[in-house]
Amino acid sequence: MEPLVNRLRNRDWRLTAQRRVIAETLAGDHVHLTADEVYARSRAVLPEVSRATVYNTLNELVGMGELLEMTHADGRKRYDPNVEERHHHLVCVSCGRMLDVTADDPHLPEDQQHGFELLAVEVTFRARCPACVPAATSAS
Amino acid sequence: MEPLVNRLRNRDWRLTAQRRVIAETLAGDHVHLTADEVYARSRAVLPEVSRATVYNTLNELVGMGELLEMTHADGRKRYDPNVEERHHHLVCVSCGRMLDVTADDPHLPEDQQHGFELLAVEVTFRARCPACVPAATSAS
DNA sequence: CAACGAACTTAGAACAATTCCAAGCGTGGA
DNA sequence: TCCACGCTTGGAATTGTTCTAAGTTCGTTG
Repeated sequence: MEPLVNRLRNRDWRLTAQRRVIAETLAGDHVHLTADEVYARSRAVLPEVSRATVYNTLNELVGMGELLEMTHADGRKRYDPNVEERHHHLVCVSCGRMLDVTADDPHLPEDQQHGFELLAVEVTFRARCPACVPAATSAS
Repeated sequence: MEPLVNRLRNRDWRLTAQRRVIAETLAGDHVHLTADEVYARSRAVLPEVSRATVYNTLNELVGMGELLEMTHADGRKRYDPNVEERHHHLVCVSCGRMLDVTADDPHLPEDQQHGFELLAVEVTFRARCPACVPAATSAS
């Protein structure tokens, strides 16, 4: 998939130094950073980036459809640059690690739609990752 | 389904006045209140309930498995007393109204499991509810 | 090439949801 | 009855996010 920052070059959108650095932290697969992680990584490259710009930029990218925003159980939002392939998420309940997976979308029967106009389906598989399985087994 | 407060009577758990009032706000189907809504409704019945007790009680009930906690896109947690029937959620993207629905669980193919030990599947259907469809249509 | 305005960025204040804390209260078992 | 423990309280603290007012940068126009 085309990295986020490349997709942005083809947009009518001012790609300032700050925005470019922020977009570059969101490259690759299985990337689901929190705003604060994006901030930390951006500062490592360009120390004068401000937290407000990180939030502004992330929110704009979500609005432009270039990032997916999801809300984790811990209350922090995470950002996923993989907007091109339909996918769902596999999340470790212990450490929070999150992977993109593909699976069939579930179907909502007509008699369950309550007159709603369906727009999207989100699926989260809750699981324990290989690193966390041993700890959980010995604890119980 | 047995109301939450009844289920709690059969538990080895001190059912104080505050806890009972809090549990009683979480009765019925399609109930997905935020902590603050629980607090407001509890105070209407028992004005000296404190916010801390609401949070403590909700967290304990989640730990006991008597409530499901979910995190909404707005960052607030919501609490669902329907822990007996497996169900998924149908959420209005405009007004946030949320209904319980039943649908088949999607299946995660073996080659997508990445060695994780699956525990649960959560499905959220994003949609527009009948009340919000007209507004969205005229706005676009 | 200078001046201007719009858009962008900044630091810090403000805000909202939630958790923490120290102190007081109530209740069941000795 | 008394004590200890668990529950509750109000307020302070924490955390994630948004707002604000002022400063900076960039593209455009003259």
